[in-house]
Amino acid sequence: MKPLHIFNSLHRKKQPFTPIVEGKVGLYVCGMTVYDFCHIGHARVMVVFDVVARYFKYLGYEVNYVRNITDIDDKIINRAIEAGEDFSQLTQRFIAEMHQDETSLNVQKPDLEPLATESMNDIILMIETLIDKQHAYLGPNNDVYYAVESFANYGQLSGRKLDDMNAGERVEVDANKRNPFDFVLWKSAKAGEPAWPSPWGAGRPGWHIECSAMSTRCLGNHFDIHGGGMDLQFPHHENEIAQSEAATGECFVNTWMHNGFVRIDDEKMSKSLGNFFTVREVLKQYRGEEIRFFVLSSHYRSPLNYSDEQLNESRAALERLYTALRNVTPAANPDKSDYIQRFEAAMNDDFNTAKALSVMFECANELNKLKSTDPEKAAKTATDLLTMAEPLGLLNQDPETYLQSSTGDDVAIDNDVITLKINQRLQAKADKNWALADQIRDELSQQGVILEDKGVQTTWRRN
RNA sequence: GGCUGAGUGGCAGAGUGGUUAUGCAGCGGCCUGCAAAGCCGUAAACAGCGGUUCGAUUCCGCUCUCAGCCUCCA
Repeated sequence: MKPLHIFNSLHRKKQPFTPIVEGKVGLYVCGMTVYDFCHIGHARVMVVFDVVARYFKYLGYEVNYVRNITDIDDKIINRAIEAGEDFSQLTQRFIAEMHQDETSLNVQKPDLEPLATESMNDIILMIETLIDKQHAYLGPNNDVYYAVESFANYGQLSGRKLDDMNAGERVEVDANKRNPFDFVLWKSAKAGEPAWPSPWGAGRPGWHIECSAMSTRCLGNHFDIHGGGMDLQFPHHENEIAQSEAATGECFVNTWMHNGFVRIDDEKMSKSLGNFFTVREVLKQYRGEEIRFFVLSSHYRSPLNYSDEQLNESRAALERLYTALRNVTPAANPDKSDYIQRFEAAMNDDFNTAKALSVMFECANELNKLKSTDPEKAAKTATDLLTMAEPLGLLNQDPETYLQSSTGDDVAIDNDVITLKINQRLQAKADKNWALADQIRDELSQQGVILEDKGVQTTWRRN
């Protein structure tokens, strides 16, 4: 079978993955700026790279997954002023909210979650190095800037040349900079702003330097994979490369991975456009696992169109998989089945989760058949299905529990009431009072409860 | 202006130089008191125009359309 291939944004093609250290992988992902609730776009990053980390573990790698938290920047400061609270109270609150969303989405914790505010020493050291090496300078306004012209390879990741770009396309050119594309490494504080001491006076780090400093501290000068949303490719990741490679003189990252956007009505979901849904909002209507399935139903580099219809399809799809797993006790399967092999082939092809899921559906189809014809083989096939689901972070609940769980935070009919109604209906059925039996079933159906008769027994699920 | 990526059946979404994706929805059956779930069968697609080829949805070129980036952004 072909080994794992990953699309490397740096070279715009799929390449076989070769770890720097045999059997280990260092993965750094740009995380959230914590001044608000996570939206579905953030959820996509969380889920996609959670699957990347899980699949590496599945392949037997020792994974060191680092995802930073940006807990100081202009937006945080502004939001804290609006809310009339200390910026660190604000960020702590939204860090907790983010962790809650991750739990809802069955996203495993990264191994390390460094904070910008706890990385000041590393940041300042790196800026000093950059100044010493003439890659950075102190502007007339006392801000420290990175000099993009000092780095020969500037533009390699985003595939653009300094001359080709339109300076001031959206933002006015800053006269303190020598080149309009120079970017801030250290920003001096205005009165009342949160600030840390530095050789250039009290201030705070620019956005890009924190990731260079934190990734280097956690994973070394040169590591395997760096990921994030497509929109970070330029300037954020371009600038990280410039900073890190200029400071250390070493290659920074081997493989760059960028996930596509979530869209609404064919338009990028973003805070600035205001067309975003928070994870919290969607959880009012859908299960966390349904959101997760939705994210994985298309390839991570493709756009993902958000709509209720899509979420409803994810619901139906998960229902099918969990239904297949009902009434089977999985048993160890020592053989690597054809399904597992095709699943791995799909995942090895740049984490093709959409194709991997299609293999799971074929497996579920066979499982449904085997349940009545060959229980022993069914038990093994169930294990196959669960084996594939694990690196995707799916199907980790008991099937019956999942199918009967409420489909959102909204108030739903109580389990005890359902049981009561079912018993009433069983009596009606025994009396051959079909009209009453159907009426009860219809009533429950209107409240999202589906009944399924199996001989003298009735099972139920919510949808 | 520069640079990316994409256009697949009713919807979503993989993939491939010649043979079933998969899920949902549809149609016909089996099962069921009737349903639901499940199973079996079935139909339907590759933006347009050229080119390469015995053969292209798949490779190449052009056109059209859409999306993204060009210092807020996942």
